[in-house]
Amino acid sequence: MNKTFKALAHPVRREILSLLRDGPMISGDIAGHFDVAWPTMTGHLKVLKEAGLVHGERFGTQIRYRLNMGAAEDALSALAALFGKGDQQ
Amino acid sequence: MNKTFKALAHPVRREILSLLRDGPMISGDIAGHFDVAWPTMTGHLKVLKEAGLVHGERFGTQIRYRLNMGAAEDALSALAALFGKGDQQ
DNA sequence: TACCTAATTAGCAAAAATACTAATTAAAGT
DNA sequence: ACTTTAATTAGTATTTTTGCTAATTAGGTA
Repeated sequence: MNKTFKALAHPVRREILSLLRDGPMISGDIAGHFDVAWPTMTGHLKVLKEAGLVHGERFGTQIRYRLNMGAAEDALSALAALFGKGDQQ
Repeated sequence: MNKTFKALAHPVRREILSLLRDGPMISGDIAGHFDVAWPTMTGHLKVLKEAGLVHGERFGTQIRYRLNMGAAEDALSALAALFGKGDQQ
């Protein structure tokens, strides 16, 4: 779960997740939403991927990223547990 | 909200929150739960305080820290919003 | 094969986070 | 005033994160 919280610690990565909320996106389109170089975006996507928060699937020359809802729910309940919400002890 | 997620990115700081879940604690007692030097712990508490997640109140020579539930709830719903949970748009 | 677009990897420099020791402040008791 | 306990601030070194440019890989097409 440490990788997950580390991944959430950067504003660009959180905004990527927010973009993917509305459906899968091509890497290039994601990069187009931010004022950063493409390799920088690849790096952020890699962090999110290694945290399990997103999943990338290749379609021809491009790669489509989608939000991994399972991991998102896990992160949410981990945070809730931290504050004692949801289940006691 | 950036400070909040940054604050949550360190395992020791998350464990501090988890400790405070069960009630307020003195700084020294918190430090005693971890294998770190006291100034290091002061630093972690400062990060949590500046994110609004905890609040410290002095009682004589010691300082009692407590979880700020309001900020905790805010963090929780910010994360939920990121994933599209809770309210749409 | 050559070429083009999409995306990644490699390598590096700058910035931020982490954690330590030593010194200092704060409050209270003697 | 002096001492003691509790905690913080100052200063520094190490590690991690971030973000760039240049080079490379992957896949599709002429």
